[in-house]
This record gives sequence, C-alpha cells and structure tokens, in this order.
Amino acid sequence: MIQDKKNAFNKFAAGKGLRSTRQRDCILNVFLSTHQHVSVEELYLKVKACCPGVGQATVYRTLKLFVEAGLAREVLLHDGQTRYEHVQAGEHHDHLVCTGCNAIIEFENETIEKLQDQIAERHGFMIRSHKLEIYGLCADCRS
Amino acid sequence: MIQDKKNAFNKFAAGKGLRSTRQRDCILNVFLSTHQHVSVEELYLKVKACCPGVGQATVYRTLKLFVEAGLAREVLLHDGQTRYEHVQAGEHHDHLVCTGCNAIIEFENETIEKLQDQIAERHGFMIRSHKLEIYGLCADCRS
DNA sequence: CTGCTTTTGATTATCATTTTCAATTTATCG
DNA sequence: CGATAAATTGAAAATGATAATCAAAAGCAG
Repeated sequence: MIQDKKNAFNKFAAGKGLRSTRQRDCILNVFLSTHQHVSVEELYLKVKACCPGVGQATVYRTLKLFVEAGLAREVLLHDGQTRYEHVQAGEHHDHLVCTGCNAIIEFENETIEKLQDQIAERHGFMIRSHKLEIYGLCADCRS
Repeated sequence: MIQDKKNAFNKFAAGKGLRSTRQRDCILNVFLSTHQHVSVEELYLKVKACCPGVGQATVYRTLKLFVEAGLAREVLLHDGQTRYEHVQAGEHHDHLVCTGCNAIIEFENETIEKLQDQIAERHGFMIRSHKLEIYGLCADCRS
C-alpha cells in the first residue's frame, strides 16, 4: 500500500506538471515510513539522515504538496507546530489527545460509530466523515 | 448571563490574587460581546475602539487568562491565527456539522459518553473534555 | 498617604513558516 | 545526444504571530 501512495502522488504530480526529483522521492519515503503525527522538524531530521543537503524549505514545500495530493493532512495541536498525518483509506478519526505532552492515542470503537449513524439518521443527516477528540491527561502525565 | 461570566471571572481573579483593571474589564466586555471565533487581532481592534492605548500584549495575556478561567477556549484554524471562542455552561460538544450550509446541529448521547469513559480508562487516560464532530449534509442540503 | 506587588505598554526577542533568488536539475524537442 | 525552457532547490532573508523583558504606572492592604 506504500506503493499505492507513491503511485497516487506520481499521478497527482503528472497532472500538475510537477517534476520528479530525488528530494521529493526521499521526503515521500520518509513520510510514508512514519506513524502518528510528525512535525516538519522531525521529518526534516529524518530526511537529512538519508538525503543530506535537503533544505527545510523543501520539506515544507513538499509536505504542502502531499496535502494537495490528498496523501497527508495538517493537524494543529497547541504547541505552535504544524504536524502532518497520513490520510488513509478507511481511516479512523478518534483520538485521545494528551494536553500535557501532546501525545495522541488513536482508537476505534464500533459501537460509537453505530450510534453516530443512528443519530445522523434521526436528523436526516448524511455522514461524510467525523472527528472525535477526547482531551485530558495520559497515564504518564497524570503521575 | 453576561453578568454571570463577569462574576465567574472575578471569582477566578480573586482566587489567584489578580487585580481588577480597566483594561481587563474592557477586554472582557468586548470578548463577551462577540460571537463566533475571534482572533486576537480582531479583538485588539475592537478593544482599541473603546479603550485606546491598550496594547496587544495585554490582549494576548488577558485572553490566556480567560482560558485559564474557563471562559474561553483556543480554536486553531488553518490561517495561522489563534482564535478564541466562548465556553458556555452546559454546552454540548457533539455536533452534526453540515458542510453544505454550515448549519450545526447539537446533540447529546449518554451511551457515547459512557463509551468514551471506558476507552479512556482502558488507556489510563483522564478525560477533561471532548469534541465530537460529524461532517456531512443536513436534510435540507441533501435534497 | 505609603509601600509593596501586580499590571501595563512599548519594545525586543523568538520561533515556525514563507519568500526570494541565483544556481541547479529535469523534461522536452530538435 | 545536446540545447533550451521551465521547474526545483538550498541558503538566507523576510514575515508574522506570539512571548518575554523591563521600566513606568496602577491597584491594594495597612
């Protein structure tokens, strides 16, 4: 499925007349190899490890392309850094967000999803997506 | 209910040994008179209109106090500006958001809340608040 | 009032992100 | 193959929102 995403990006790039470069390949590889929500800084450090000489500006620019291409999504936490997360097919949007350390724990709960469907139906509402965020303190930050 | 909020802030201020100042009163009045999500800049302009000479720094500082006092909440949009919205007593955090007409339908579901508690407990997480947003089309926009 | 502490406003600093621009790289076409 | 035009890059500078600094002013207890 990593290949799928690479193909998706290439298709997007071709459609926009973008050129294929070593830097973009590298950044895409690194991004696809990450989990959770990565900040630009984190990504930049990883990219430097495998492709030294790549500038931050390029990382910033390329991430915006990924968003345009539908591969990534910006996530705003409260630490002043924009983070990027993968856009997955059939992904879930349910998170426990720790306001202490900004950790994010993802979860999925089928019962909650079903209840959402019921509620939507009751209001004649057609669901396209949803986001459930629970804020609080994670186990580490409580102690 | 505006008075309630003023009282709430005064109580908070008293508890923290904060002093009552003309600037804070003015900023609180202006904030309470706004709707939607206001940016610091917008607030600053309105404050200047009624209390000229108030500095931006004071507006920033005071808004953070409102958050601490539980009157306001930071909202991060994707325009690089932090906005503040009102925290209302007995407010619901569960919304059906219509992407067609921007209508917002509030709802509450006890079962979902309980499930959230269970999930949090399972992860050793202490819930402070939550937000559930279901995006889609409302009955009107579907037709 | 007096003295002590908080608050303020102006300025400066900080930090993430964006822009600029000359140099380089890529794709295209003869 | 080259040559050419267009896109891309990296380094550095610019930007813009927010935070920190600090001397002066204001609030408050005695």
